[in-house]
Amino acid sequence: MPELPEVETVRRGLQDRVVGRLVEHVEVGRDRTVRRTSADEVVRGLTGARFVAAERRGKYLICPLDTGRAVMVHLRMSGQLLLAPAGARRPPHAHVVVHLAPSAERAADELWFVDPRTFGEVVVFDPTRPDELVPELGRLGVDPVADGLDRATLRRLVLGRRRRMKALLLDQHVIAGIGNIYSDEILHRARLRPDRISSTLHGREITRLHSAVHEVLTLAIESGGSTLRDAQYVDLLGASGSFQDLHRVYDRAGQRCSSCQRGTIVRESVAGRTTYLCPRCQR
DNA sequence: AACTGTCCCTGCAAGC
DNA sequence: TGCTTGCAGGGACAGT
Repeated sequence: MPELPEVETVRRGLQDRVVGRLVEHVEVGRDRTVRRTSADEVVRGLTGARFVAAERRGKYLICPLDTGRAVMVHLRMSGQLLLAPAGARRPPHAHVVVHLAPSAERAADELWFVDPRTFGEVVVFDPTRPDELVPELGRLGVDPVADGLDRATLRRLVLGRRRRMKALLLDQHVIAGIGNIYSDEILHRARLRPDRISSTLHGREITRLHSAVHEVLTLAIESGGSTLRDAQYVDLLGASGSFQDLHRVYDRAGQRCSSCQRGTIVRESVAGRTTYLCPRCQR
């Protein structure tokens, strides 16, 4: 599932390959993907526009256009953005196809929004009035990578609430970008139980949590994200990530804990999500 | 305030 | 082996 590191990897691909390019025309094959407005709005909003930047807030991709509007893409569960040469054979579920004009450096390409489970969205909106179409952008919490997240801020966010740590990390209104995989990896590295109540953390535990957030997200971005068997996350050019090889708990039930070397990773449900942890070293 | 459950949708896997 | 059923998951939302 795309979380901050995967979305950031896609963003970097867009920055390298799509920013600066002109949209010739757009096809929308599935209305559900553009449900927040309409196929017409997305086609009209993108056609003839040039991408001027590729930004990210939490799991949201935002690309400002030279028309003054911007396109927001959320991959949700199974969304992918893929760049392919014009005319390439499309995979199933390519719900939006953006045709990019050839430029001095590049031949004509197509940008595909592929999404089997159709939870993902594409919206063209006015970035000076985000509340009109994408009000959730204004409610996002701090992005640990784009904004930075220092220890004092994290301490305030954690101690100011009485919530299970897993629920807190997953709450996009508190910290933006962490999902089910990275919350488990972060809590394991921080040696904190997912059901630990946030307001009970001690100073040293806050320090460990702070380090773990940055270590996990930084390493995951450097690894190009996590590609799992089912979700098949790949970057803009179709390359898999490799952070799954560095997962210490996620999808490793029954395995020996690589940190303490003594516990066994278990799978349970916390905050309504499948959760992996080492009951021995997470306290 | 924080929790649980529901919905959306599809592909995969477990179970018969 | 072949079918059916259930589950997973991000995020909004309703209800407790």
